[in-house]
Amino acid sequence: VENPLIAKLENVACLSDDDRHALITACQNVRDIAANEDVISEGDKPEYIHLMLAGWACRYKDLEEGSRSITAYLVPGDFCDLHVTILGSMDHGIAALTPAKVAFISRTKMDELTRERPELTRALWWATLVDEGVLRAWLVNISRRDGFARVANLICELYERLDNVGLVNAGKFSLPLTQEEIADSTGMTPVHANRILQRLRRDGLLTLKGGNLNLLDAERLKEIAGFDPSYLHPQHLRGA
Amino acid sequence: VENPLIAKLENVACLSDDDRHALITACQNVRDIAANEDVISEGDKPEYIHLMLAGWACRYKDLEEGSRSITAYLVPGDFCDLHVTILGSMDHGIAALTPAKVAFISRTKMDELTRERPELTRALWWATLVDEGVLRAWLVNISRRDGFARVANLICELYERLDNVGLVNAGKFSLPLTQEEIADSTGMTPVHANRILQRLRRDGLLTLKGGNLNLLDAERLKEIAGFDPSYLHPQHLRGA
DNA sequence: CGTTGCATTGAGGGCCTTCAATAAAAGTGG
DNA sequence: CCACTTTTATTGAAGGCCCTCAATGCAACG
Repeated sequence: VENPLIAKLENVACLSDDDRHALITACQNVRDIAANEDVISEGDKPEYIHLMLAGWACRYKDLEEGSRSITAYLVPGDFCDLHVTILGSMDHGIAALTPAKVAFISRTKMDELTRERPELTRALWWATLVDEGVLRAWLVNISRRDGFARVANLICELYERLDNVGLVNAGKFSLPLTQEEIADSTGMTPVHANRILQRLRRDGLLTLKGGNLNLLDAERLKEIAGFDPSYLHPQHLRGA
Repeated sequence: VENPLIAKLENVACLSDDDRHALITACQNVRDIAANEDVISEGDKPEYIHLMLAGWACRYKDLEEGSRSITAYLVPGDFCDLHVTILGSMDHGIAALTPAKVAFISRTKMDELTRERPELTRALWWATLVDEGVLRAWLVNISRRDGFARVANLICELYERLDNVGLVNAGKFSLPLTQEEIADSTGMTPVHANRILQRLRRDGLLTLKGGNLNLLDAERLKEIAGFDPSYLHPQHLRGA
């Protein structure tokens, strides 16, 4: 499958050929976004729904005093703002971290898509509930674990999510994050993120060089992270 | 208005008498939940949608090593789990913090309610987007502010939210949280939460005794907290 | 091949934690 | 309504995780 959203949804739902086709045609309006460019900025009025097709982006909030907080990473198959078109303005921004391909889908197109397709609608709902679960997991992670476990947790999560869209190969995947971005998403300073990554390497858990991560000991990393993937709700809609 | 959900939604939407009536009849199945009792537990299969009518609850997650993280406070007018009935099981629990009245609404009832009422549906959507915004704001708060500002921020937010449902009177409102709960929701220890509350009192910002909070200097508290209420998206649906 | 951004290292300090004891308050049963 | 128990709040001391500031090394890029 070449559309990462379809790959993701098929992990949990049984889409018809027709559903798949409808999704693909809805993703025709694709724009290239350069690295560090905003997909949508804080204060913008949301007009389109944005779907990541390739590359990475992040949801971020700039604070008064110059610091930044990253509240989500968006990878291929993730919606940036599925339901947000009814709001007056964005209360945060979304920026591309790498050159990215983003589908711009109009609200009417999306309404049309969901109105007649209950299975697809259920799958999209599932995806938004997972996104919310991820957000809660990040909150738990930041509030109750030390820096070492926080970074370990982040890596475990990204591994699972990328695996769901076919972007992991034998424990290896692209992790195009600077240490500052890792720090901004785990609530620490870049200096400390650096030291934690060194420790993860020294302990033989992973290698990370040039944006390529190689997970050497997934089991031990999960252990350290206290990682429980249940919040990603894998596979469940199929079973039900 | 006696139904807090209606009070909340009417801040942002123009509901018809018929909408209001439909909401009220959907809230007929009310159960009393004792303090410290779960409304729904982690692992439960969600069957009903739960709406807070009176009292406080919290969304929480217990970690391996015995610590706990509170990811949301639920006050009258808040849904506990509006969209969650399609998931296989709860990945976190919801517990009453005080004796509470909770409406149990069946999925079919809710579908029925939204199918024919676009204005109401929009308002409920708005509410879920605000909940998501609150979650992101908590993440930003915990990851990039010190303990003093974190607690200040929490109090600012609860002030706004309670004001929206008519539960604030001249800067005073009920805050039935233990210091441990404040700590579990701001990512600190109870000991430290205690010291921060003392500082807030000493600085003349508030008084807090017996679960009653009196906001003495709201402006200065917002300043300290770096509180920007835009994530609560007040008033916007009316304007649009 | 210089420039720019990112990664790395060191030293010093502060916010917050842990452990532990005590006081106060709230809940419980007779 | 009081004695008792349990929970919650408060205080102190010691220490660690992580921050701040600052310098240096390294790699990507035009």
